[in-house]
Amino acid sequence: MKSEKISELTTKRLSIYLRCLQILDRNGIQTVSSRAMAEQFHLNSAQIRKDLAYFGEFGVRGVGYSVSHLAQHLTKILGLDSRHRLCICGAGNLGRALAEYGGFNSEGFQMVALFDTDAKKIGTTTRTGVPIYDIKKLKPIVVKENVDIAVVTVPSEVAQKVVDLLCAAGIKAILNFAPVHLRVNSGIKLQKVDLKVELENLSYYLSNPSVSAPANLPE
Amino acid sequence: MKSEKISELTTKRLSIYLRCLQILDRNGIQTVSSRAMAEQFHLNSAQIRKDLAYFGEFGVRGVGYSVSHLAQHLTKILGLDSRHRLCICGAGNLGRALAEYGGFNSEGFQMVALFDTDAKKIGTTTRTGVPIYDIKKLKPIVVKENVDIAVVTVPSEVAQKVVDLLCAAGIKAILNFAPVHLRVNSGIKLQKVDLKVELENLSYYLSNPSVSAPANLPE
DNA sequence: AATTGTGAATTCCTTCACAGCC
DNA sequence: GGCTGTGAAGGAATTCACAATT
Repeated sequence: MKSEKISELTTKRLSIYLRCLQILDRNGIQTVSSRAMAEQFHLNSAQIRKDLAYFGEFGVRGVGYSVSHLAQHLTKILGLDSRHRLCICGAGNLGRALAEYGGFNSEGFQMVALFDTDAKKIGTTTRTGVPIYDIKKLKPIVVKENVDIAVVTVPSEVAQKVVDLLCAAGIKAILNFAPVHLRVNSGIKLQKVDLKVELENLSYYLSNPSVSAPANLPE
Repeated sequence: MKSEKISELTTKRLSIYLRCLQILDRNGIQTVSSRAMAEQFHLNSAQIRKDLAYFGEFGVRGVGYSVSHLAQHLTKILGLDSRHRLCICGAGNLGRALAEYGGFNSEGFQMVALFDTDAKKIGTTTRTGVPIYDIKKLKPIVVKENVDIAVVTVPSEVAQKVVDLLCAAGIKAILNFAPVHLRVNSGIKLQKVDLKVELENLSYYLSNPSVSAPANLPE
């Protein structure tokens, strides 16, 4: 285990590796080499080895990696051994959909609350039973429900205000869908998903077919 | 205008710049320097200049950039001057939400069709009037409706099959939300959004607070 | 023989710093 | 004087290639 700082590109790939290992495990594969994994899932074997090596020596030379042991290690490294409780701020289309989205209600994650300002929504629940609260109640509910990750799906204009509330409520990790730059206190991790940028990037490639589709890259 | 190939990091930033310029324009600002823009929106001024320089000389030395002219240029470069027509494959929670999502129904983009296999959904429309078709009709409707970008929100197990259909229907750009690696014919641009990886990355930072939140980086 | 873990080489991206221009 | 456009420098991420290990 090194003490260098580890790139986010590396930690995001760990998630991918874990997902691959889970598939191998379901298929009854017990041992896998970096090469076999790279070939099956369109990854790079040297990169797999290097990424893993930041966190320890999990392989056996001449043999490969134990699928289940490596999966356990990655689960631990990614903090997925303890359950995380999520809330979403903004009960619009996107917020409600994400509240019910499988990926946000799977191993390791549980959606426990939505927040909004719309009186018509407050007091109701989503189809799957997630309660919608007044955002004024954010702090007490975050504390009571032990929420540690927040997802922001409010309009850009109010996103900074909401993030300030989240910081004040003690949230340490935020996933933001609003297309604005947000400031957070140090010690708080802010991650961004910008769907419009992704779409416009596709538009760019449609208009510039000469450079289009530079081969099919790994994950 | 250079003929080097341009990184996706650069083209994605063009979207950000365009968004910033639109804000400046709405505020009545007519001219902006790379420095002023960098400060206001938490960007890097050298990077703005370098990114723009790949596409032409849009600035005036000693003065800066004309907000409206630069916005026009970026709109053109990103292919947002001609309208794009979108479809979504998979009318589950996420698919339906994205169909109604503002970012996918704004300047330059129009959502025209959803596809699914569920007989109960086929023939109905979303709240906002987007029709849901049988995925068997994909090709004729893509052709008739002039769809050029597809969004994939089907379960992982069937995503490759759906992408094959999209390729066969002549779609040239795909935004994939399914957490699998997908193969596409060359000449087709595939972009990926992996919400689970984003969440797990937050989980990693929560478990490793020593490295947490390495300052508040630009967009 | 096979595969890991890792320095070295390479490629890619960002930032600096300044000549050139308004 | 102020700002752009850009070559050069610096830094980061990926890939190569091989010694070490089973």
